[in-house]
Amino acid sequence: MEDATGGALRADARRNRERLLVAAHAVFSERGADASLNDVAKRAEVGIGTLYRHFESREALLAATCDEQLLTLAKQSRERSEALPPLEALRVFLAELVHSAGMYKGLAASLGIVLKNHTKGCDATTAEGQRLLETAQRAGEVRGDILLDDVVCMAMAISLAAAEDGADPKRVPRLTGMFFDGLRSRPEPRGARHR
Amino acid sequence: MEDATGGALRADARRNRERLLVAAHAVFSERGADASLNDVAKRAEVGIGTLYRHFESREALLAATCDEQLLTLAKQSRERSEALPPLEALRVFLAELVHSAGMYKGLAASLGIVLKNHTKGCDATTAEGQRLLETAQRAGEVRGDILLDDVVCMAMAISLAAAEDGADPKRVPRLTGMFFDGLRSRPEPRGARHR
DNA sequence: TGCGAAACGGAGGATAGCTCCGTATTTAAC
DNA sequence: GTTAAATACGGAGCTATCCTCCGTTTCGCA
Repeated sequence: MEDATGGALRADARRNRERLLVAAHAVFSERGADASLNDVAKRAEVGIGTLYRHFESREALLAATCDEQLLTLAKQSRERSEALPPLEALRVFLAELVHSAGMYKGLAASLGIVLKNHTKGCDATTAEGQRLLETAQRAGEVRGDILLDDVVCMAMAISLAAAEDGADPKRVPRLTGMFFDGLRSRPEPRGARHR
Repeated sequence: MEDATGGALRADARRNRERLLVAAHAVFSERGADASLNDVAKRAEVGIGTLYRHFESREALLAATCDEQLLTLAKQSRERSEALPPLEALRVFLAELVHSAGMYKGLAASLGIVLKNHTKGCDATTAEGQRLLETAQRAGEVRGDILLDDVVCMAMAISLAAAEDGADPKRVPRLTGMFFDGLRSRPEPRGARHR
């Protein structure tokens, strides 16, 4: 895991941490989530040792880099959801999660891991997702057997599928919509077999 | 791509190719699809150069290793589907595809690539999937806007999600069922009618 | 200003991927 | 059976990346 953001870091340490996060975002955006960490360090004009002191693994760096984005996602979702019906709120949340997972090519494969890091953004996002899901389930709009982890996995998976080279750009909305239909409580389609 | 299976290989070459495929299956099963290719060569008691001569990339080796399995999948599906309604045939096909993708840990992430290699098994599987999908669509059971690639992607994605450490073992059937519900033609949104 | 703690940098060991080419084996012609 | 060309083999070694370790530098407090 990475250093606590609010910790009592020395001024140079805090500056370097900031530079690393900026560089990581740039490099991951350009070259994907499996880019060389040496490149990240170079871009930040910092030694590789410094990178590893601040972020003990690629996952930790990824998690920290995504953290702010996730915080924003959670916050916006909370605000928006007040004015939306439960199902719709969940739908938008799912769409944004898919989008987030596609932020860096290859991120999706590690997003599950990322979301298990207990940084602020991750916790906020999972809490918000949980809330939306439960609300929609209590309203009878979504199947009761679904777990938040399922939703996260599928968001990640759809994003991953979309990242394939030469993929149809319509694929993401198509798959997202399809998955979403599957989430919904079915009006007891008789003869439809159970899963 | 790998050597043509039926080609006029020298006897020693054919023997080594066989050994490599056996070793690859063993190593990938034990250590996942990103296992060291050096290990595969060692297990086959063959030089690493020989491995690369026969299979120019990890994907080619994976594709060849999966090929037979895919051939079987396609053949069984074709036989089975004669006795099943279109939707059910497609459902079983999807389930088996998910299962195949989970054959080696981490394979799912490359299965899309694997299925684009034009080996016999891959071609057979995509042809069969296409046939099942079109049949179900013509019967009005499945949304018309779905492409086979979507189905393949989701199968791969579900398998990937399931491979996560500590995942709920019920997740695969749950997600598969959900996705499948999403595939189906909807009988006029919610509550309207049922079938 | 001086000193201890904190942080820095990057050399270099470890590991994996992949290429290259000298050597060995096979095959077919004679 | 001999021989020569074609084919295939093996693995050393080059490259690239990851990550650790430790001598050096910077910071900040007194």
